Amino acid sequence: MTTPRLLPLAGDAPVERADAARNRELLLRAAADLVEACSVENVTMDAVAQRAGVGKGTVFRRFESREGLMAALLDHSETAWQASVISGPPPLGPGAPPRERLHAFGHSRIVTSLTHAALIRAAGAAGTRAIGPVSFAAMHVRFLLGQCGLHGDLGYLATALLAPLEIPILEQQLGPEGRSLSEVEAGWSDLVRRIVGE
Amino acid sequence: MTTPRLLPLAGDAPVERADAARNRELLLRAAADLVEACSVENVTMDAVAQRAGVGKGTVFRRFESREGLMAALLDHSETAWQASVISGPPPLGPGAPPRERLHAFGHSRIVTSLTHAALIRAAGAAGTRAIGPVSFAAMHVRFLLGQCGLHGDLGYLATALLAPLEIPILEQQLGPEGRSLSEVEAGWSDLVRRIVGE
DNA sequence: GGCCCAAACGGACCATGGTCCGCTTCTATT
DNA sequence: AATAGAAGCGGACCATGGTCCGTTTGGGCC
Repeated sequence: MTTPRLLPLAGDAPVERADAARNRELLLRAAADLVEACSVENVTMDAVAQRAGVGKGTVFRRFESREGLMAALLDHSETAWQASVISGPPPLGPGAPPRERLHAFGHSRIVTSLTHAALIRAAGAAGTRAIGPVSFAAMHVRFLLGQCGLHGDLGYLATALLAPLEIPILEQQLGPEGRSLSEVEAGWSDLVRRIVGE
Repeated sequence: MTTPRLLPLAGDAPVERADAARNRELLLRAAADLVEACSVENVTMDAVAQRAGVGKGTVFRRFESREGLMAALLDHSETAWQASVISGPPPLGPGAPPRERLHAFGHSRIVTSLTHAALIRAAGAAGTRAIGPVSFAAMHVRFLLGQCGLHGDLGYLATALLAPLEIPILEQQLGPEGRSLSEVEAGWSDLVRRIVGE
């Protein structure tokens, strides 16, 4: 028993038809299963469609592209992570002093990024999107920098702090450069200290 | 009249056969022409092969992949840029104080990256390669940071300074974030100032 | 010069991401 | 319940990156 909105507000996304919504779920489920079974890079769009029991065209209508599908998969864990940043226990969540939250943020970000590295890579540019011009992470770091009493172009500083946490750079450091995870974490914390002072 | 080396040194790359070398040049030339004519993203491997008058297999044997071919194209301009950093006029080249060189380096890097943005993107991971574990840019920044009298993990700091100059980040700043080129340059210089002091 | 074989070649072939369009199904409306 | 038309669907089709293998060629050696 659905309650269709009687006065659809102008500008909101057109309501998704029931079968479309069902297929979206079917596809996400199928994709998640396949990703778990084989690795991300071995999952083909045809396979996802077949497993979900829909046509290939449907996959692309719902998710635009392979990257879009992967980004949608990523969304689940990303949302959970955002929740723990916004309202989880300190020092990652609110309650700790901003400097401490910043360090916790970086370490947490490194770990979750590496955990989902393959998916993030597969999501490509579609993974870097957020509603509005800035990502959640940039917004949060910018906020924390403000709380630390910094002045200047905090938006740029936030981007600069986030940049070395991107997957390609983390992987270069952990791979060819031969750094350990704790060295990378220490390096980032050092960077933060040099920028926010103390 | 070639002078074949009589005692091939162990460990150096096997000498390239004459026809292979000729085809490499042909292919690079063809690829460069096509990139100039249509944009990078419209250049197909078949087209390059056809234009060079060789088979498709040859293209892949010489350059491994599309990314490899693009990386090879990039190599020319990249080498020229490296030369101007190593031995060009100051403040980019040697002769200016290290802080000044660092700022010049960043600005120059931003401009050349944006100039070749499409090619860099098309070169993908193959573009980030260098001989040995670190890139030329990282090595140079690390060197300048040392000259500025900094202590600590200079390798990490160099990476952190380079990261916000990567193409995806520059494009996000100039695109969705709506910053101007000079704002980005100013933001980076500010970052440098906060890190090296002064 | 002639021989030999490793290296290089070419283009048919394959896998996969992405598009297209005629057919089906949902749902708002009466 | 019947209707209409918009939204969704499926799978044949296309483009392109990448592989494979039978054939050709360069060049060191006698």
